[in-house]
This record gives sequence, C-alpha cells and structure tokens, in this order.
Amino acid sequence: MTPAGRKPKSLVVILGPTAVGKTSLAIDVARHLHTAIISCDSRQLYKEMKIGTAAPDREELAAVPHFFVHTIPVARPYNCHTFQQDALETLRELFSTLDVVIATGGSMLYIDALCRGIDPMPDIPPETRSAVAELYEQQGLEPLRGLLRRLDPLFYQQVDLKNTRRVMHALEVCLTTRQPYSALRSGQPHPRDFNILKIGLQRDNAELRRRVRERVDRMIAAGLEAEARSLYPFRHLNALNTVGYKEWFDHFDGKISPEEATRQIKTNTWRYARKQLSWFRRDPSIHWFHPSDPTRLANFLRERLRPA
RNA sequence: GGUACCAUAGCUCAGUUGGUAGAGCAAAGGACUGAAAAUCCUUGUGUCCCUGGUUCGAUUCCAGGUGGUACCA
Repeated sequence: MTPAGRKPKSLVVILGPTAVGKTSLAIDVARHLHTAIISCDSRQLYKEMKIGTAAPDREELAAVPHFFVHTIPVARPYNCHTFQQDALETLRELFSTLDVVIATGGSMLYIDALCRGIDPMPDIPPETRSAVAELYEQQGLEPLRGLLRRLDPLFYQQVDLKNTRRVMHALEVCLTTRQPYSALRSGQPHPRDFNILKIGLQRDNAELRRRVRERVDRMIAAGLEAEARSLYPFRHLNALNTVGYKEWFDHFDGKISPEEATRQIKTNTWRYARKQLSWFRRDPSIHWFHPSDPTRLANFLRERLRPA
C-alpha cells in the first residue's frame, strides 16, 4: 500500500453541516499538526464573497496556510472537476514536505471529488450549452427528454427526468462527445496514493439551529447587505445563486423586506445544513465527533496517524 | 358599552349547498459524478375556539359564551 522507504501520507477531512464549527476546529488541528488546510467549499472559493460564506477571517487565514479560499473571481466558471484537478495538484506539492494535510468544508460533491474522484468529462462548448438552454426555454423539458431518450437510452432510464439540470447536462455531454453520457460515467472510485481519514462534526439539531441563527445575525451586523449590494450586478452568475446573497437580491428587487430577507437566510441556511447531513449520513467511513470534545478527537488522530 | 366581521394544520388562508377537510409556506425524510450554498423527489388527523339547540348526523345552521379586528359611542 505504501511504497517502500516512504512515509504514508494522510489527508484528514474535517466535514459537517454548515455552522457546526469546522473552520475553527480545522485551524486548531492544523496548528497542532503543523500543517496546511485545503478548503472544500464551492463558495468560499470566490474572492468577492467574504461575509456571506462565513470564510475564515484574516487572522485565521494568517494562522495556518489555506488553499482555495478567496482565490478566484466570481465571474470565472468553476466546478467540482476543476476543483478535483487543482486540489490534487496542491496536495501533491504539500505532501512533498508534509505527512498530513487537512481538508475541510461543507461542499459534499467537492469532498467526494477530492476523496473518491469523478470521471473525466469534456468541457462543454458555449454554443452547445446555449443551444440546449434555448431549446429548453422555447419548448420546455419534453423535447430535451425525447432527445436524451434517443441519444442515451440507458441514462434516460436512470436520471430523474424532472430534474432539468441533470437532463440538460447529460444532453450537453452527448452532443459534445457524440457518445452516450452514460458511457463516460464509470461511477468507480479513483485510486488515491494517500490515506483518507474522515472526521464528521455534529451537534444536536436545536444547538445547530441556534448557531445558524446567530451566525446569520453576525453576518448581517458585519455588513452582509452591503456585500450583497456590491455583487448585485453579478446576480445571474452561478456563484451568486447562493444563500445569503439571493435573498438580498430579492430585497433589492423590491420583492421582500430586509426583515424577510434575514428570516429567509436563516431558513435556507438551516435547510442547507439538513441537506448536507442527509448526504453525509450515507457515508459509513465518517468518524463522528462533537466539536466541544477536542481531546477525544486529538487522541483519535494521534492513534490513527501514528506511523505504522 | 353598542354594531359588524372573524375564529379550520406550526403560520397565512381555502372549503364543506349539513355526511368530521386541503392549498401555499414552514417542518421532516430522501436522491444527487461538471451550475452542488445548485437542482430535484416524497410526506398533510387537525379537540375545524367553547357550551348548548335543531338534526339520523353539526366543523358547516341557530343561540349564548370566550378571544381578536374594525367602526360607532
């Protein structure tokens, strides 16, 4: 498993629902182990989204080397495959001097991309993307389904046919590669040349919910509305289809009051946390801890990371 | 104090020409390998405010009570 003469390398993944306390715990662990943090967060990636993504603050970023926090402009397209490539490259570099690296974040698909890997797919040419989008806008979902049934009968059987996003994406791939989307999806995990140790952080629902509400209040006190206002011109970008921003955009459009926006941000953040938990629940490799029990976690890590 | 209107799911309300009721939101569960903080699916029993009357049968009609809202004093 480990090449002779080389120490085993380990990636410690600290995951959990939003507002559970990943950021500060990951920093504590990283300091203790004298290592760096790879962020697995599809929104903290963006340079312009600081308050609303609850990203580590300046002090926290200075305490431990961080990667993939505030690194790309909101206008740049990015996805989990790009992240997989970038993160693996960064990891390779870090492992040249470190035996353990921390990964943390709540973007489930990004964590899976890094740990499990996702199959290579071609980039979709913008013409293809807009052609599919136009067909949908003009004629709805039904023609897209019909086309998918012809081009990829197997995936047509598997896909949730009401999920426009999935149907469109499969079609885009079929049209770009001239082969069925399902033929490119192996679904198989990709081998990694490092160990992966998944730590899940959990609190009971009432406690987590209270933390969500309090954090949203803090974000608003810290100027979330102004940050959202400055990003209003970018509201049609995917990066801004994000809890904490889209609700303010509705307010700027005169649809809801500031109080209602605040209320909705709290509700939507809570729903996001539940969705994350629903994803994490089916991963039996996660070792669960309460964030307020760092000793138990430290002992666990010492045991597991000890060189064989 | 008087008059009118209202009282139904956690919230906002619809409805039952009298046969015990359903939407939206919230909530809960789930799917998810290139937009993933995205996208999508599933789940609705609640003293129909209380007491009495009429009726085979009342959440529905009638009377009284209680609470709320508006207007008049």
